[in-house]
Amino acid sequence: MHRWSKLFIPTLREAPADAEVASHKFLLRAGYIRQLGAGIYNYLFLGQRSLNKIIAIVRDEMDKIGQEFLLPGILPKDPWVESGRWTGMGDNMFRLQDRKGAELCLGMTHEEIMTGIARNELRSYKQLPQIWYQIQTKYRDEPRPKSGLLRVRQFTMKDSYSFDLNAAGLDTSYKLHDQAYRNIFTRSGLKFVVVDADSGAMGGSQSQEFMVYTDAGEDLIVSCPVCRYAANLEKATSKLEPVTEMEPTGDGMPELVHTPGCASIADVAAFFKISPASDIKCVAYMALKHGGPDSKSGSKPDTWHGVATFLRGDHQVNETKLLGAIGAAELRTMQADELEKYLHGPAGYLGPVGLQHDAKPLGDGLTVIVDKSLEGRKNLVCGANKLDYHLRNVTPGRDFTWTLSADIRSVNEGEACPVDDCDGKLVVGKAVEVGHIFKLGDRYTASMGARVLDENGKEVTPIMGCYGIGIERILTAAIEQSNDANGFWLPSTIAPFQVVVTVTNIGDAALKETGEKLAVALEDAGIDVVLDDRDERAGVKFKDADLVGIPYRINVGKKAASGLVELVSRAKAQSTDVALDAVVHEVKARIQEEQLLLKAD
RNA sequence: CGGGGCGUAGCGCAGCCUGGUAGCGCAUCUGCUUUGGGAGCAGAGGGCCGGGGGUUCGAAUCCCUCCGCCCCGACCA
Repeated sequence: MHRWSKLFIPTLREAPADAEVASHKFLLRAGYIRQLGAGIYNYLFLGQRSLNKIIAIVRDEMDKIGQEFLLPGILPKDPWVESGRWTGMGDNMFRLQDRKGAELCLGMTHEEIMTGIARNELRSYKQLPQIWYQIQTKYRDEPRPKSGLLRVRQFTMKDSYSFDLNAAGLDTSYKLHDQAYRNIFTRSGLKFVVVDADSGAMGGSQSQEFMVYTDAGEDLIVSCPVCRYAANLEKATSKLEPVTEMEPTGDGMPELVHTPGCASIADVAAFFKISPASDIKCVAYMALKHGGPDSKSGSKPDTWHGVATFLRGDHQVNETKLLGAIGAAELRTMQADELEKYLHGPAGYLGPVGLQHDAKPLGDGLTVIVDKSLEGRKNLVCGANKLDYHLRNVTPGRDFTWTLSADIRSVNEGEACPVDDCDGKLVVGKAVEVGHIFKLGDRYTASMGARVLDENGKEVTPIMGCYGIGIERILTAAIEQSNDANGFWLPSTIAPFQVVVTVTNIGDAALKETGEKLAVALEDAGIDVVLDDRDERAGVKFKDADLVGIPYRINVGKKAASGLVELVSRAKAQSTDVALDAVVHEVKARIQEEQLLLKAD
């Protein structure tokens, strides 16, 4: 029996000043966590208890489709060199040396290690498929930890890895995870959406994220209120309204126009009396390409390449899409001297006409990427690569060419849903990512040389999927979606306790005994209960109960003498009088009803 | 990494500009009263004022430096 008077539940009346988002404030105030450093937290009793419940759900569902492993958190350098990620992970990887000077890192993910096991142990197609998972601490040196447990440098992750003989097998493993994840998040009481996600620059054919809408989230989700379309902004597309073509002037060929001081899209649009959609915007980058693995030095040196992107003036470059289109690892914008070198012009007056460009992305010269939305347009305006001059009557394809044409822009709210026959208008919302499933392909099995014999005795490379769930983010998202001024309430499946029995006046021996007996009865009924037996005023105990996320409270107070107690649903802030001998049954019914509702969604 | 802010008791803050050896509220401990929504009264404990260096007779306060934490940005020239 858990007695509050003996527990360490350090609740705070006020939140520390540096907590911004609701979940951060309440996790601190409710005594779930305490901060140790930037993005590093101590989990106290209530926090750990809730996380353990989440982990139990995850384990229960994962055991239905896979096998639990536990890999080390501290990892040697070699596997990372083999996969090319020793350099590829950059500064996000915590690195250290042992006493001999050998290099090690703290695990931020385990594709290399799992693939290493597969390579060493799997020999035959008969051993496939395999799904291996673990629930383990991950370390990532985030550039900017923030928002309490939402973006941290140490966290708990369920990560799993599937190995299959072929694409059909991978599809099965992927679907198994999809269903397991839906079960996990449903049982955890989250209102989530599944969205199409970017599958990354390197390999990967399909990817979905499990998202919970909240303003505290860092991801932007595009969705259609009419059909079921939903995608991460990094991946989302839309149907564009056709732009009315501009009439050519003069002979219809590019014409140099003096545009003094018109360095922004708005200036140019005003000068030519056109919409920004008819101006060509240029955003120029230096793109980092990883050298890849090298048997001698560990990895070949990284290289920087000039990339110029052109798109409609009213559109935004989507760097994730751009990275994928050109196969680069990182981007930074060009400096003035680089603009001069690659585009021979100053910022504000850059354009595509007359540029020499590479035939393939990331060559020795300049890579020119044009957004799809410019194809087929005519008589546009663009910079002339000359201070205070622009060109008009510019027609893509006729007046300039490119290395690659691709979708490199972010959709805007209000654009038309990309689904055929759907006329919905897209909306954009903030969300937090709680899970991600990903068809990896042979990215790791190939580079690390994992092979099995197929039924014809031929060597083949197994293909992989990888799948992650952020354990703490389930807790965080649950708090974000259910809180008010007084605190938060968790689904009874993941709450540290399902019920708190509050004895309003512990000095009253009869009340105390009633509370004790009730708590025992609840426990016997399989309900996770804590007895608030503190010698505090009733108000203090009520406030704490409202704060700490326990979904049900039973007040044992004045009416107990006449055989009644109060049953309070925290979510509904609703109190009902129930006969003492019926309350166990009633609580149980409510908890069961809650689970049924979750499953029904 | 760039910009901004902050660091004084467990938490929230004042004091700093204009140097004189630290204060308020909450919390904690003791006693009495109180006991259904963060009680009242009385008393008590708790601080190398983030670290180091400097200026000064004297530094929480001024200067230098380091560290830590928070927020914004790190795509539209």
